[in-house]
Amino acid sequence: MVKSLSRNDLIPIGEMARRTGLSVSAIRFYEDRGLIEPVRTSGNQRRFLRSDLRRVSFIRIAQQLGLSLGEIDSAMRDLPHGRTPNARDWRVISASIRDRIESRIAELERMRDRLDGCIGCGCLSLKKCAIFNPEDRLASEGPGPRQILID
Amino acid sequence: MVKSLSRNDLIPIGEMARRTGLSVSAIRFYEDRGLIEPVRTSGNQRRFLRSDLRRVSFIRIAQQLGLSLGEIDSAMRDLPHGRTPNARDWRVISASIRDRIESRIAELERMRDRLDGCIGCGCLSLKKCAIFNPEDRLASEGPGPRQILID
DNA sequence: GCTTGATCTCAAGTTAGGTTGAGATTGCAT
DNA sequence: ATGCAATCTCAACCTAACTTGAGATCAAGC
Repeated sequence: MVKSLSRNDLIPIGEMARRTGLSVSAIRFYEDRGLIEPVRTSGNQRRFLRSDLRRVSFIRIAQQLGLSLGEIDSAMRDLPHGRTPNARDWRVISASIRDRIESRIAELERMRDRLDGCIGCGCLSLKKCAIFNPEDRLASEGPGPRQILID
Repeated sequence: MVKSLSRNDLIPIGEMARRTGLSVSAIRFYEDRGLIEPVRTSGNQRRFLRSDLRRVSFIRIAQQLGLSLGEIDSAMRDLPHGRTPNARDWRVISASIRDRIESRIAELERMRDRLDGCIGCGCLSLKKCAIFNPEDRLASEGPGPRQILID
């Protein structure tokens, strides 16, 4: 039995916005970036499938969890058939997201501990403080964003 | 006894870059932003004081710890005489930075826990999952960046 | 005095993730 | 059939934190 596509299953962009909490322009932007591919009416207006609601929610969540749109795109493209993530996919993806969160937490904790050490050490002598004395240890990676502190 | 300013204490921008690990253009950019104020030679070249090394290091560290240039600017301007932060100033500033780091860690931990709950809950039913079901709860704050997940 | 590397200014470009606006169409309800 | 809200495209703008490039000038060694 093939499900017929009821009119109600074709969602215009404004309703998508309302239902996902995103702005219309953001949704268009995601289409530009290849994250969603709505169909078009004869008059060229976007119409989204129900599954796009889930897809867009997924984007929103993954983003909130710290992934860039590019990373989200790859995550979704890695799925078989480029389908909308289902429960099993979600478990796989979220496990990897979890790892990222954990590392970020660990990184911040290291930073906090370093900072604590620095507060306590009567720092700023500029001779012994690792956090406050970058001379002669960096400036060797060329231009662009750099890593700054030494672990 | 007034210390005389030896020639060696006037540092050209290239050497600043070498010694702080920043790029020349970044240092110029910080001057634009009012974070440092080098003196100029008769030929209009920048010359930095030794204390600027510390000042620039401070910028770098605070930035690494998550402050924006604007915040760093205010932090330094809050100091008496807009002087380069000394040990006591550093303790005050770093305590507030520490708070920021702590909140960020707490935020990530909440996120991780929420994610764990979602992985475990056999989610994606789209009926009961708070993380995956944004309908009818948001989209009421107008345009611009939004808060996404509900705590 | 000349050359060479360092520096100067100023404008424009970059990335991410969008927003805003203009001007033209579409689509649904009456 | 018409009116009005929703939608369309495309270009320009936005913030942060810089980088890059062009064309000019400076400083220092020989």
